[in-house]
Amino acid sequence: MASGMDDRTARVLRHIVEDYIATAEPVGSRTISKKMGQALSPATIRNIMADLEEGGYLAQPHTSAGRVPTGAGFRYYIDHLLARQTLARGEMDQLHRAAGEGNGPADELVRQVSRLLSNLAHQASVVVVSSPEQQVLRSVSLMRAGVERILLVTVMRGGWVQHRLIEGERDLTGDDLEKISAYLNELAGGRTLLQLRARILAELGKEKARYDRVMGRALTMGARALADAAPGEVFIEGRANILEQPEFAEDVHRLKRILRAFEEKSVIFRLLDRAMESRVIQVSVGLENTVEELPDISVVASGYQQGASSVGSIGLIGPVRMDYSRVIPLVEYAATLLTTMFEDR
Amino acid sequence: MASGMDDRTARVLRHIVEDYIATAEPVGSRTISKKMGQALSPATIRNIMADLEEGGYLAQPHTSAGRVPTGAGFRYYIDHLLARQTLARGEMDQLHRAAGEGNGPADELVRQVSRLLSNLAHQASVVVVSSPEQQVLRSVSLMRAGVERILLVTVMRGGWVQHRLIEGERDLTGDDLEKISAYLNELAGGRTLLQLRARILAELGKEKARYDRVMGRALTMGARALADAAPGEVFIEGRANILEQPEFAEDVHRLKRILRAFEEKSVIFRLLDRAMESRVIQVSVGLENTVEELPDISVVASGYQQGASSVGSIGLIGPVRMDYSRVIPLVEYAATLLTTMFEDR
DNA sequence: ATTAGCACTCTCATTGCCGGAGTGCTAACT
DNA sequence: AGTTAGCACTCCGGCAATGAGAGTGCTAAT
Repeated sequence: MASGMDDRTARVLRHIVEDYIATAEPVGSRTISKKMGQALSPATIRNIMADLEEGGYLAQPHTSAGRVPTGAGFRYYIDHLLARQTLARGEMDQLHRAAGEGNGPADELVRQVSRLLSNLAHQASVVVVSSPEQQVLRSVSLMRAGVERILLVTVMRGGWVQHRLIEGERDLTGDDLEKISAYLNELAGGRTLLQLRARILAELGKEKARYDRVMGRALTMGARALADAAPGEVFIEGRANILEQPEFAEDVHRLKRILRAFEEKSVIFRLLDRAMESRVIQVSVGLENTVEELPDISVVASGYQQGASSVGSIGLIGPVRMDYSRVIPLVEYAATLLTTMFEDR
Repeated sequence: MASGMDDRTARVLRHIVEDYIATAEPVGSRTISKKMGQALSPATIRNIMADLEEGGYLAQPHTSAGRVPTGAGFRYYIDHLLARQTLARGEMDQLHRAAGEGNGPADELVRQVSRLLSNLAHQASVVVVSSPEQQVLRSVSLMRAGVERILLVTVMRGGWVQHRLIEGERDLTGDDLEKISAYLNELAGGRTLLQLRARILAELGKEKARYDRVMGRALTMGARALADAAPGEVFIEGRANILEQPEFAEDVHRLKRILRAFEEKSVIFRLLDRAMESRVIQVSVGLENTVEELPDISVVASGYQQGASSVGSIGLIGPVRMDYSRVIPLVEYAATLLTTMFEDR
């Protein structure tokens, strides 16, 4: 049945979904009949609706309310019926400008784009940056950060900056630091974080490390600082937009669940990680996402790349009843924008 | 009248405020009479209540509801009647542990403490970090961040790290960068950001800068990177807690206003800047805060110091009906904790 | 196969009607 | 003179009854 939905039935489904997206109300047979130019009478529509309900695409909140698309209904709509809108020139320009303003380090860029995306879509926007473990280092530097503290700063290709503190190193002079930095830089060049760590451990095993003070020191400090994997990052913008959606605004419980989820990095990661691996846009409707606590939200997200490797994903989080025809192109555009921005970094 | 409130009246006010804090419901004369051990009959309490209402400390939502404290009522309570609770040993320990876990750069520390504070208080917690302009530099470093990009990293006393990108510098070798870094470090040592900027401009004027390539380059780059003032930062944790408060959970509009406010750094700054200058805890009740969009919230905040100078403030944002007797000591403790943590950084 | 017609169902807003909580006032009491 | 019992009064919130409206499913006619 799923693939074999006849044309007319599909058109009815499409109208129902679109009307529901626009109004957030159950939609009745009369409305659809009118919308389709009276070609079919309400009674006919009702028959079709009954079929669709049987097929699992529609549901009735109660007898004698209109119909509401189910998760499967939305799914079918997205996969087969969706007519993407093209972005307005102005919206693209705005996104470009936002990307241009994010001229600080990478996180600024990402935050600006995310913020604008959330404004344009009227949804909460999320960007995740995967753990930089697999990313290629551009340079590292050690800096004095306190009497007993050294800061290790790492810059990745693409412009991501990280710092980690190393505690309890008091006897190093500025000169030492420079030398150690230089040596580490040499080791790091062109390697990923993961590779660098391995390399450091390898070097530590070698004879030479035991005799050369600077080198030995560099290696042990490097090993300590990089001991545990760098976590990824999450940026959320436009949280307030979820209150714009009646389905959330009216239900404090849902709202609470979502806001709590926003406070847990790991949840957001789980929500978006499917999109990360893929280059094409991913839409999870309701139960399709892997986070049980949030069975009633949709995620529209797409990975963005840095050269050949995926570094993260950008997306929107909102109610199942989202305007996908508009939101999908938006997210897609934002993702490719990020990809191109990172290209020449 | 304000200062001349007689003892008995004050006690009644105190009970009303406390009961209201606990229940979020208007409180009636019977309740108070019982609470005070029947020493006074409801009728007497009613008389006193009428006086308090006349004095502006109480209000009635409607005839024949109980009374609700006004802003002035809360103010009086906070200033004269409040009996601070002492923190539980366990809570202090938790805060210390949170501070200990924040062993990365300063922002991690602050985030952890803020997060726990919000949990303990069941309110949203906010930390602002003032612009680092007045803070003393510990070290600076230039790092390659792209073909045409250099990253200037600055570490402040206290462990705050900042970066700024300098665009379009392609011809510098790693060696050059090191030299320039070293020179800038020399200039920066012990100065505030503000002073450093002035110093750079002064040096730029001197003869020597024109001849020494490294020096000249260092100065122009420094000047460019530091051209505009570094912004402060805002960390917000526990947003979901505001939904725990019935006064917000029930009113979507208020909720929206608050969430929107949370998305604007500048608003949060205005909300907390009074606390920043002062070493003692500040409480603004309702209209007392300077942000017109948020007339119905309270802010309990305290500055924290770094040596002699204030570097920011930490506080809670919630409904006017907050449990001040508990929340004030909590914020105070968190602030001094931050202050001591920053002492040895 | 489609549709007009109709009976039926369910929701939602409106109305009217208590009961309860709480007040303000007055008159009696200490 | 301050306190209190008593009482009439007000207002809210919940509940049931009602009716309009929207929408359905079924049947019979086209």
